[in-house]
Amino acid sequence: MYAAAGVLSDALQVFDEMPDRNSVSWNVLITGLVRWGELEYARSLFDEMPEKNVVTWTGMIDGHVRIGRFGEGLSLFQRMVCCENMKPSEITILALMPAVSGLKDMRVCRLVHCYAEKRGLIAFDIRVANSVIDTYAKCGCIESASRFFEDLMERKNLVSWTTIITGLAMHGFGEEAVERFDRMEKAGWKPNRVTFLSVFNACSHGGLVDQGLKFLEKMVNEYQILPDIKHYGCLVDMLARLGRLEEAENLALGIPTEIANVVVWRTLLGACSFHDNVEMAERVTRKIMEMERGYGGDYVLMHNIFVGAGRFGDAEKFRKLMHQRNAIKLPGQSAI
DNA sequence: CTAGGGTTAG
Repeated sequence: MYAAAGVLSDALQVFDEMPDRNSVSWNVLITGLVRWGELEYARSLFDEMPEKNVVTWTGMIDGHVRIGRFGEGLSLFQRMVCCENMKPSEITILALMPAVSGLKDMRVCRLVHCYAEKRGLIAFDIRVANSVIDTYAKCGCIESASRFFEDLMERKNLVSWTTIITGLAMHGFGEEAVERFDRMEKAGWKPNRVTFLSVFNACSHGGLVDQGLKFLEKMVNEYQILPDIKHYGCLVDMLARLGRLEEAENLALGIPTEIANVVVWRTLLGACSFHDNVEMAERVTRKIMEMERGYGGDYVLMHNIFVGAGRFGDAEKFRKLMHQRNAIKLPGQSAI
């Protein structure tokens, strides 16, 4: 179908000339429009559509949620359930949950959770259960996330374990996250690269540096997973934020050039600033400038580091360099 | 592929 291929005008023309349009043709067109960012157009077709079904409503919710219009996504869900007497599917819940996370509203989270429970969708699809764990955590209630997670008992899968570890990491509960990881392995699950990223993040936020390094070894040696850039980023951050700057720098230097990015070095620069290591900051900034010269924040940071060290001449050099290169200043950054 | 999305650094 043209809508899937993204040929919008062709899709619309075919649709106009169709003698036997059914709900599927409407939905194909509407979801195609949503996918291509034509939400307003999709909405007008949606309003025009005679017999909307669950897929139609789900597609509209998804379209709004994807572009961050969380409140509208939620009201569509309310309208669907309360006014139209539709029965949302597991996919509807999955589409809605990022909106609940975005709104960070525990009451809404609990409401949607109860609704999904009552409709049997949590028992029916583990993905719904996993999105409930994630949403409780993102709404700020790690206790509810954890309780719900434990109540899943034997239904937990690798994504459930990974999701709760991610949530615990977000909330700074490093030890608890590590404990889940151990229990997960004992239960016979093989962690994947996402699980390791979550546990690295937990170690980073929880200050568990040596645990984190052990997990790195485990990932590479026991599970034969090569670290990707996100793993490196987490681990560099973990070492750097506790002031183990040399180890962080060495790890960053060991990143294969094909996957290296400026973000890792920027993290390290932030830590150099925090821990007042001017020499390393200069080296790191040189690295950053090899990769990207147009980001104003780097110049501002290096300027401030030099000022903090009393090297006003060098600070001034960076201020000038930033203006020369027309590097972009971001809102909230002091103009130097 | 054919109307659909569970977890992913700073």
